[in-house]
Amino acid sequence: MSELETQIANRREKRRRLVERGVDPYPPRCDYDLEPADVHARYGERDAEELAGLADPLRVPGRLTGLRRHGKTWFGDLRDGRAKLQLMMRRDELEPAARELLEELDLGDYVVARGRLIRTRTGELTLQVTAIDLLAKALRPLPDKWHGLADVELRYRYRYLDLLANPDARRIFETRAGLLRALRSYLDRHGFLEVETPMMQPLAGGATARPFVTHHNTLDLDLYLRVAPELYLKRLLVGGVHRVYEINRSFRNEGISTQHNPEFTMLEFYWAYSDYRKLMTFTENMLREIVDQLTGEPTLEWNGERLELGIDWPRHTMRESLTRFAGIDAARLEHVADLAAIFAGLDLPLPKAVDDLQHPVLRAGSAAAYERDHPDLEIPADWYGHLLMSLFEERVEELLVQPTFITEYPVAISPLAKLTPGDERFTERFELYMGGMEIANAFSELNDPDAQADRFSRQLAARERGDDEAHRFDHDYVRAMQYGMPPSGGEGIGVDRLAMLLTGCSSIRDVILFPLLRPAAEKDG
RNA sequence: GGGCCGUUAGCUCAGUUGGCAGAGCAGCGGACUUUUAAUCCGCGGGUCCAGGGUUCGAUUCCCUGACGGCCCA
Repeated sequence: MSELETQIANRREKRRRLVERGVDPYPPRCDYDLEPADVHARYGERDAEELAGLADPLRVPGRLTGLRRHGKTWFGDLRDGRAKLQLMMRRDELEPAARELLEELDLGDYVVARGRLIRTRTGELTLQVTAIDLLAKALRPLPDKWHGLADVELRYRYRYLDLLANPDARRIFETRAGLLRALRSYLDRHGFLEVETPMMQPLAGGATARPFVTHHNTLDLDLYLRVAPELYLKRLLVGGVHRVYEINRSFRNEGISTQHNPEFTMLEFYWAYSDYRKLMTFTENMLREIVDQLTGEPTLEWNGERLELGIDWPRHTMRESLTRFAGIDAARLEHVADLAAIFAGLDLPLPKAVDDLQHPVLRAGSAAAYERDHPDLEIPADWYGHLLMSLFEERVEELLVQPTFITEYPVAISPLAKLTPGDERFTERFELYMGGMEIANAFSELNDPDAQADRFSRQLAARERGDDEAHRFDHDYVRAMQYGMPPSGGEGIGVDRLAMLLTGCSSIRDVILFPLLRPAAEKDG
């Protein structure tokens, strides 16, 4: 028998003896007065004399996480995930049933102890126990009480063990909950209505991403898990819900990394009569206030750096950022031939959307040379945008540690955004970066149904050329536009990444309770 | 998908330049009436991730695979 099997067998044997004696190891009810954290909240400040003056004994439930047998006096620790309360059990003062139960208890068992509060010699608030009842027998040994659970895989796979062994784990998820509350509260106060829109969609739109596929049996209908709630939320704008938001899961069938989990939580909100400029100001105010509220100051510690949210967040166009942060000559950011030359010079792989590698523009070397040698040869319309975006992602994104807005996104990668007046290559869109991560993405929503249909058609064409991340054509969405959608700004915020920033976690898996993992091997721990 | 790293007792970790596998905590038995990582005495506990190869001998070296981490795509 292995060590683990022996320990489990010991616990089962204790359970058997208890049952034999008429003790239910999993009783249906628990009568109690206060949990450990509440005991500390209520009596933490009382001294020994005040405690002695308390009339009635207290019943406190919790998990037994420590047991120090010291002759006839045993000390135990009762935990509830928030706090620990010490138990003192003088065997002579225990009721007979409790004395018998004590012999069969193991670390990890849930019990409810009854007794009076005292201060020990060292001043610790302690329950001097006279009776104790079993609430739930634990059959497996718990992780080490001192070192906790360090194995990253075990922490993700068995999060309950992480939570009960590592106090910090719980703090992360409390902070995450605080973030969600703060976001909801802020939006509610600003007149936004929280809604829930379909997660199973006949057509996965609103973002360029591969979806998960599922199937409805009785309708015999293939459905997609949503990659974004966007198109449904904007239908609500048409319906007159002019300030609307949703905080919930989206699903993208893509790689897993420290910044990507296949299911992730996004806040999306839409605001009629607004636009991407107003949204920048709104976002800045909202996140500054929330961070201030959660951390006590408008700053974040990230990778040893201090993120300053208190000052105005800089705003750069994508091209400006390439010049400013990557040192690329602004004049070389206007033409596919120049961009292609930059890719070649930096030895960067071309984006997938650039699908004709024989095209002369990729080898021209410069815009001037191309115009001279191929004055009549057309360049695929969406290459410029894909190249610019790809270059930005490669050379700038990770450098944007302090909160920074990047504006003017290429139309090729922004099929749902309004064009920048005067320059049809770009859209009224921004992304917010913090800690080198994309945190938010927003734009002035395209509300011209014909223009939208045209954009969808162009995406469809890209799709047919093999770009499987191109947007699908959503006729029903265009139909909604045809009824008239108010000019609006809309935004998505990555809640998991915000939670990372707030907790200092460098992996998204640290802020998701049950991140996606491959199923465990048969081996059992 | 590629590169690098990891996987040893329930947990946290050593270790074996290829020769019977170790510690602390946890467990089991004992001592101890204010301890708190209690202490003290004693005892058990291992498919060294899996499979194959090399070898007299593999946990160690080689190959393949599983799972995980980090970086890259």
